[in-house]
Amino acid sequence: MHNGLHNASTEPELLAGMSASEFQRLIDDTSVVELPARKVVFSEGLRPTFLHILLEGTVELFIRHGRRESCITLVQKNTPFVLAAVVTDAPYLMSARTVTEARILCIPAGKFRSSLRRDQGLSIATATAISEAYRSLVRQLRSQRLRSAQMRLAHYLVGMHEGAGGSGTIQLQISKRRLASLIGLKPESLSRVFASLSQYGVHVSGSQITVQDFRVLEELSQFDYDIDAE
Amino acid sequence: MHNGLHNASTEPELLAGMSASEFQRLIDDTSVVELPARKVVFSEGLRPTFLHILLEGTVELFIRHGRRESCITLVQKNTPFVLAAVVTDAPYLMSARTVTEARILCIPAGKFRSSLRRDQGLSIATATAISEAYRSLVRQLRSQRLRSAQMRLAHYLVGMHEGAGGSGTIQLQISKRRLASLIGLKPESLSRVFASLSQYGVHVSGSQITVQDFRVLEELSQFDYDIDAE
DNA sequence: TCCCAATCTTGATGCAAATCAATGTGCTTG
DNA sequence: CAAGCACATTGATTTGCATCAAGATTGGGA
Repeated sequence: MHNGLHNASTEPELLAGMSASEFQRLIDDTSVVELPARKVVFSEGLRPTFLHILLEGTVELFIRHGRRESCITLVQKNTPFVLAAVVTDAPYLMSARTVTEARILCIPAGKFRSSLRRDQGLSIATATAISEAYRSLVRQLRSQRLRSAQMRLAHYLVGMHEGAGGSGTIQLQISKRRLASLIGLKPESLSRVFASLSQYGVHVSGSQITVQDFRVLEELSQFDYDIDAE
Repeated sequence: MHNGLHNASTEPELLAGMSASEFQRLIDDTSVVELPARKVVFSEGLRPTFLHILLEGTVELFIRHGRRESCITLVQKNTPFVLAAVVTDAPYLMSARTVTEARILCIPAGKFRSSLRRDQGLSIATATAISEAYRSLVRQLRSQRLRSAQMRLAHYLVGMHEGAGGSGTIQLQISKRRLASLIGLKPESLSRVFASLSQYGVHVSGSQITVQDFRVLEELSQFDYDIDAE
């Protein structure tokens, strides 16, 4: 197994349940690309030619409409994106772009769909992966529809913090500009919302956010661990 | 095959690709329930006990947060809902409620997951079905983030209309109250947005909407057939 | 058939976030 | 080191939609 996909422990979960032979067949045709930051991987409206799996770095999925655009999600390491378009062989509804330098595994879309038909482990892993992506979108839509900007930011901060309650410091992993877009705001508005959170014990210093008591933010955003966690 | 699931042509696509034996095993444990209108089928936060497939009638999926709620989608006939929660065995993120009287197929969730592991046809159909649901959500989020209320309504009307351009009449299948919720508005706002569309040749009479020229609405909503169609 | 309740519409007002504009800050790069 | 540039903050203003309130219309049940 070449291509840098050599460590089983860091292997994409999607491919982990495949039979050895089918895995071999699939991996033989895949390649790894290294992309610089801010490089578009694919654009909405086009049919997928590859299934992409992020190996290293950060990729964002975003939607564009005229000159407006909005970030939908940041792709996790070892996660495929966007499976749904590849499975249904339908035009992408989102675009993808690297945020940092990134290494991306590219599996020919047709080959992937063939494997899907032959390999039980793969098709289950695929169903599971899309399910998780689906649930993440439902959470986004819930936040967008039912929460104010202040609540959305509070919610994001709580989600960043491992474990409930207490105080702590968060290091933003993305620019505020992108964070604004991710939670459906303009940068100016994010700035103001951060300011408005100071009365709730949130202090901002660059990309360092210190929170006096996360319970306050949980309450503010009406964070629900059954629904919002994970 | 009892339970009213007797006509292959109207059979849920999800189960169509299953092997006969596995299908039998699964169907033996399923039941069909008949529910009156406005009956909650399941609530967010709870673990799924059944996979539900709508056979007849209308069901809406919605999210609630305190006393605010918002309709996410209306379930189509012969469509499963909400697959993602059943596949991952994780708490529902949405609630479901009948809009009209409805007949719903209920497959025990654990049984379904077992079949998923054994039946290739089922797991592929599942991946495909969730993919479609995923794509529908992306469209929702796109509309919510990037379009104004007026554009969202225009977009909805264009989507209702089969084929591009021309004039025509649309019969709303749902109450305006629900339509408002579906496109992320309050009823009062929907009413005003409808009024504002009169200058673009949209005339409203109860649940009857006549449109002089759909091309005008396509332009207004920046409808994109690659992305928005289907 | 009539009435009650839910839905829908219209008007007046409020508020949250976008927009426009100016300035400040930190990074990169010559 | 300075110049340049993207990012970030702050202020003033506008806008879009929600909210509150009051009728009008519709539809379903006794």
